[in-house]
Amino acid sequence: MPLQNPTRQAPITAADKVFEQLQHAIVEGDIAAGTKISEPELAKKYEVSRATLREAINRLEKCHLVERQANIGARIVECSVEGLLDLYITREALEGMACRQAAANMTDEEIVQMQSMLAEHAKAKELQEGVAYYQEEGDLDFHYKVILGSHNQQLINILCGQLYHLLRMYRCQFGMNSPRATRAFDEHSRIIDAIADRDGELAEILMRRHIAASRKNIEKKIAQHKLQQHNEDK
Amino acid sequence: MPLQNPTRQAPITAADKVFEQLQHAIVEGDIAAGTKISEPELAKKYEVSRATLREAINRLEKCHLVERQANIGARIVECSVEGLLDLYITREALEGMACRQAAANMTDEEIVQMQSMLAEHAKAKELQEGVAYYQEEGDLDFHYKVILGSHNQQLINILCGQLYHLLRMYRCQFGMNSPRATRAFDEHSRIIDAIADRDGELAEILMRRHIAASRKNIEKKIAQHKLQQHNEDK
DNA sequence: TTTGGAGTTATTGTCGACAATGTTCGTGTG
DNA sequence: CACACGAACATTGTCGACAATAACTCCAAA
Repeated sequence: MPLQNPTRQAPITAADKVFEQLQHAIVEGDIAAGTKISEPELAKKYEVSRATLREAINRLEKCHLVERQANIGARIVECSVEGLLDLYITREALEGMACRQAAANMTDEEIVQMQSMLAEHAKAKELQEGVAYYQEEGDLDFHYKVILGSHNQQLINILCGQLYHLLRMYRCQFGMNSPRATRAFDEHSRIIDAIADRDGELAEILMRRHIAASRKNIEKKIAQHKLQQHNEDK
Repeated sequence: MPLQNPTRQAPITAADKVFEQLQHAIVEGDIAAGTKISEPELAKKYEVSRATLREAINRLEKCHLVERQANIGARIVECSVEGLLDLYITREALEGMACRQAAANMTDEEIVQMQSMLAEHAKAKELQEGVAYYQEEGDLDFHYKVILGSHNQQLINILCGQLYHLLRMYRCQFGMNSPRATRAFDEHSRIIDAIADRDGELAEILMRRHIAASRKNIEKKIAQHKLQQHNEDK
């Protein structure tokens, strides 16, 4: 079962439901990146009026999954390497600060809960299939908890409400199942320690290094990929 | 004349125009914070249909100036002290990173342009009325330039597209004309020096301290205000 | 007096149709 | 043959009306 965004609210209106379906389809790549959205076509497909569909598109725009131009229409965002790196840099700044705030603002209960969550993940990791699991759910789960722990509504809105959908999209489209699972787990562990110690400065530094390490890992892969392509061309 | 958001695009549709008018009215406080938006009423006032008005409301929601609840409606956001501090903390993280990126990515031309801008401000500051000027336009002008200089679309979108409208709203509503003008000017000056030196690490630190100083100044004022109220009550 | 519920009113959500703008295709002219 | 212009088509923007939901009022019963 897929991990739900903790800030997500139950779908109430028809527009809510169409939004969720479209969001899923875009993130998973069922609708190709860069595709132009045809309002009449999609309205027919989901059996709603254009007004309802447009409402759904507006929400997609809010989480940066589509871009609209006046009198022209909406397109699914393109997944570029630059876009991915921009995203990671932004995350580094925001989650670093969220982590610092979490160290200051999380309740003791929240910290205990997060520690037990990590212990669960550790157990799951022992199992062979657990490694794969940790990459997907466990990682998001951890980051969500830290962000919510900041108790800063701005940070929560931007990270959980907007950027994380985009991040999931990139992860799907670029097939990112990095071999950083074990190392990432250790890093998570140390971050929690820093939060438990109420050491905001260290917590921020560790979170930034954690995300920066992911980014550099991606950059390395891209470089290798390009090199490989270059050799093939010869 | 008010400084325009550099990422703003010319209004094309009727919804664009209504959005800009509403945005201005909300930021300036012509529509009180916390007010519930009545779609029929505003549609009548701006002489557009409800569909057009709803489109405008959606954009206001994108820059966090209103909040919507399904089947209930939209309200202008409340300006709370916590909200203001959350905003400054988020800015500290984002603009700090933007500043680091600016040091790495700004072109030499952009840097020269920014330096000359500051020189202009310095001249204006000499004049008596210039001090007031620098608080409003000059400050925003500087921060915009740094953000754009990051060449990071995510940072630009979030800061210029979303947070800065909220910031202007808080500044208007709380009547923030702090006496930090001269000091802020010096801080800006040093930040530009760091960028010109291509010293990203220092640039980030200085920008964070610059914003943190504003935040602490606000916190101090709030504390004084509370103390004063407390004494009055006695 | 207060509380609970039924009926009324107002507001939001959704719909189909029309107007305005963009796009495409074909034709004519240089 | 290339280019420009114009007509036909498709898409988006806007509108007014209806359906669904929430808010309010008023009355009755505890």
